[in-house]
Amino acid sequence: MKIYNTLTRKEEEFVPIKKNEINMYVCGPTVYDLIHIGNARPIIIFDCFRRYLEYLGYKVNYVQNFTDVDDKIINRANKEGKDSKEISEKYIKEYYKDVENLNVKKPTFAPKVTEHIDVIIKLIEKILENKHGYVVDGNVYFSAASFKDYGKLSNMPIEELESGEDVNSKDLKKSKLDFALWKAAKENEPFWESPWGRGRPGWHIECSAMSQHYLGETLDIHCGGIDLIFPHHENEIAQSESATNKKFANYWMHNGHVKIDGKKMSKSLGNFFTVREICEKYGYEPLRFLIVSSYYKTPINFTKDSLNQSKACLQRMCNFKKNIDFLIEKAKEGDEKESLKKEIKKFEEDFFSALNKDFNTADAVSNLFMFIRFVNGVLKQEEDVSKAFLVDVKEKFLKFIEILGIVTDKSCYTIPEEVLIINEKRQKARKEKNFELADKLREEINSLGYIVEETRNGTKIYKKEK
RNA sequence: GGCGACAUAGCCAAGUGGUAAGGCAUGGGUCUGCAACACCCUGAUCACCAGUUCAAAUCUGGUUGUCGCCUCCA
Repeated sequence: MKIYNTLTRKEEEFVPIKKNEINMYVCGPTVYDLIHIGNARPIIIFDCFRRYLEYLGYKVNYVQNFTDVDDKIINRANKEGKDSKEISEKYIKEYYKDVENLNVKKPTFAPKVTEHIDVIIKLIEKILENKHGYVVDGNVYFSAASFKDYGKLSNMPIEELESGEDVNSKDLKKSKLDFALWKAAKENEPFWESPWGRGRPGWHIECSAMSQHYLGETLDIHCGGIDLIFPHHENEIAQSESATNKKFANYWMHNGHVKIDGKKMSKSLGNFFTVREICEKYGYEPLRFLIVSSYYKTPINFTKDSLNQSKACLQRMCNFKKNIDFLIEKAKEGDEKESLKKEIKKFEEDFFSALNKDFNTADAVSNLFMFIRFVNGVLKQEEDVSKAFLVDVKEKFLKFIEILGIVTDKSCYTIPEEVLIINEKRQKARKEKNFELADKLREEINSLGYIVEETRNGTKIYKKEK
């Protein structure tokens, strides 16, 4: 499998540190509000990536943090006259609601900063011990100049950055590129005791500390949004490597942005849609589909139209799935034709080869459509398809959608007795060519939330999608 | 200003040297009591210019445009 590594700016063969186990870390949300659809992208695409790695047989240790102490949380808390813990806990709950609906698997660990202050302090002490930081009035800063590899991830020209004007001149740091590891407590802020006095951790240190705590000194893969490369990820490398003297992460994967009207969507610009508001209107599945059906590195331009397209695509997949399920029950036993078996196998190979090329889910999804079209064509042409063929198709299809996390199994339901009785009446009416009544009864079934269709193999009833 | 990304049909979106995948939408057809599903057919020379090559969307140089990072941000 090849992965594009931001660190080397090349596509590389992926080789995990341990043979059967992969440690990956994804930067999680700052919980001061509902997540927006830009936040949803890394959450969904790296969940997908994780599913694939697990499918390949790896044990994946997946860590995603919660930043639950931060200026924005504190501001919001003060504004609403609440405790910042109240705010963060509330939005962590809301986060889980969204993410579950988006069919995202729970991380192996989802650590909160406030529960790892001790780990963070220890790491800062180590950095100071190794002479990569300094203390000023209860603040601890990292000295960027002391770390010779500073800039290796982002490829930023360090001297130039250093000489530029400092926007935050009120800071007590010695150089513009230095950054806070520990911030001394101000009024109305949550604080913890530390060797440098009361305060709270800086933003970057949490990821270094918690990833190391749960996954060890060197990660296999570190993921996040492209905008985090500088300074966040650059700083993570600096902190971690100057504490351990070991490589922090072997592979770096960065997802592209979700744009709105061609502009970056972000909380700070205020041009964002929350996952909640979009998905309550369009459903959660189309959003996931939209994200999965683009290559993770390219920007997505988000429009209502693209969501509707996703919805239509999903509908096609749902129809396919239901149809296969329906046919399997009716099919006669029999062997699968060799030629068909071969074709199906080919689709499977193509699907996986797309994922192996830097996790190109867009290509994989296309393949899935080609697979569907092929199978539908076979079903159209051949009167009696063997059960073995259908089972083979179903097995492959389920594998594909499970990895991508799309077309979730809402179709596992029983049709209520009430609906079946109406349908019986309807079939009777049809036989008697009383189509007016038949149509009326169909309406009735419809209003109960079910759809009835006539196919050449009989009547099909299924639940209406939201 | 520095660093970087992108530019493919109405829309979404693959393709990094051999002559444009796939999806949505549109239009035409087949199937069907109707409807729905499905199937078949239907479209672009790849921002522009120059160059390298037998051969370029794909490499090189330039132009234009859009966007991102350099400040919190997925």
